[in-house]
Amino acid sequence: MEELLKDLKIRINEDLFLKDPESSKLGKKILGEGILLISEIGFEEFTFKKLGKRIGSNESSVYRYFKNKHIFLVYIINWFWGWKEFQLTFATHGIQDPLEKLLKAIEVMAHPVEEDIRFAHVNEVALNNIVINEASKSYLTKEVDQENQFGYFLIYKRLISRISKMIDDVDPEYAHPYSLSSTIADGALHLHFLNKHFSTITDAKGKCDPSHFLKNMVTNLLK
Amino acid sequence: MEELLKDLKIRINEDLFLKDPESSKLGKKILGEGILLISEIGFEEFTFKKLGKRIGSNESSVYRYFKNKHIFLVYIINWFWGWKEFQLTFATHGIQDPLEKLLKAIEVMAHPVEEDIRFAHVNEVALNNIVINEASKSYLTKEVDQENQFGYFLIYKRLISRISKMIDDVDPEYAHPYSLSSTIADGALHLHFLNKHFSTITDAKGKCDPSHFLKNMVTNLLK
DNA sequence: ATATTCTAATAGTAATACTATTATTTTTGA
DNA sequence: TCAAAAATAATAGTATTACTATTAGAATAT
Repeated sequence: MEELLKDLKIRINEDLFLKDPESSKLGKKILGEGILLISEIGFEEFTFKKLGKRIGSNESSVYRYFKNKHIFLVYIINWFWGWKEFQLTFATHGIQDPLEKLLKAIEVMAHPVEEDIRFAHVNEVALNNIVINEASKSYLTKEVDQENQFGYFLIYKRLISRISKMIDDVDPEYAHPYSLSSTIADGALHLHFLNKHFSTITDAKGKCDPSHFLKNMVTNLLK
Repeated sequence: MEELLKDLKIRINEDLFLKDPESSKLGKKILGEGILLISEIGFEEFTFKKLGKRIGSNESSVYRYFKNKHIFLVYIINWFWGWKEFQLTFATHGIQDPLEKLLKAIEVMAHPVEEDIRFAHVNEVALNNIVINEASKSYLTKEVDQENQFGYFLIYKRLISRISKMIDDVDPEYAHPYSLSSTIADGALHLHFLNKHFSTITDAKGKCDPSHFLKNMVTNLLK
């Protein structure tokens, strides 16, 4: 089983790169170090020049993999959601009871992320911090509709649909499965942020576990 | 009564401006046209140069009111939450039943915004669109903690606390009043965004009313 | 061994996000 | 009413960003 999982690759929309970063050493370095750099200095301060320097190469090399830094952000966030989808499928596979399955899915979505050794070149904890702090910048743009048509947000939307389907399996009468599903996904991220920065308006001062709140929510909302 | 409401002013943290924009004609124009310009072209494309040109003045005049465009964004979002807080207080004042009060609060938070003639220089509909599309950029920065200490997000946090208090008044046993409160506020914004741009993952295809979903949520969650 | 692809280095550009200075207009209050 | 003070406008300048273009050298594949 473990053998089967070696060398896994998250499949990303090919329009998001000029050259597949998973196809070369330099590309993997760009991914891995790019993620670390953004998580350290934030997306606004991040430039390809700084990334080039960090990987002992230069700006133009990075430009040959990604069109610009916005696309790079969209790419790594797609990677993250693809990885989450994989985890979710894996963790819930084989669970028969629909509610139990949904609750497990919520845990996958809301629990603090741990490193995944199966993807050596990506630091998932750093990437998770990027998703918490920068993900909304990837779609809160004037170009959303066009980029949405290009399929830039497909993996994310597929994940929301999957959870929505699980909600439907628990209670087909429930009228807002999609809204609840995105409340779980985005609410979890937002609550992580609030816990870290605006702790005066959080319940669990100190350690953060939105999954309690969210699991309580669905069990009370669904029949 | 109506007389009393004339010439209302939303009080904003004085660290957010160099010169109070509500204190002069030019200042009000900067506010009003700045809001329209950001809602038209988006925050990334927005510059003080463009705003100066639009108000028939120039860049340097705008810089004398606001330190930079980020602070300008923080200012107008504070204005928005101050205005919402005012509406909320007004709309729920006098309602005795705690649940009824909370449901009214949710309506104020989640219903699509309409123009408020009491504040002639601000287009609240445009401002609401900015809050939906740009608000998270005001706090998703590397400087959040410092700016939070300066009180840049006080009005927002006070609003979340108010709703949290209302939740507590309905059901003092409920364990997550703050999480639920911010789920209402931020969830409403996010659902508006999804409805407009990612409608395949929404329930109410077409017209958007997150207040149904949210009101159903609290009535089922609270005893 | 050579063709092809990949990577590095350099240079250049338009725009951004400002700052500084000076000139002109408007407001005010004695 | 008139001078001083404050507010606004205009111009110029700067460091940085987010790229593009070109060229040359290194690695790899056939």
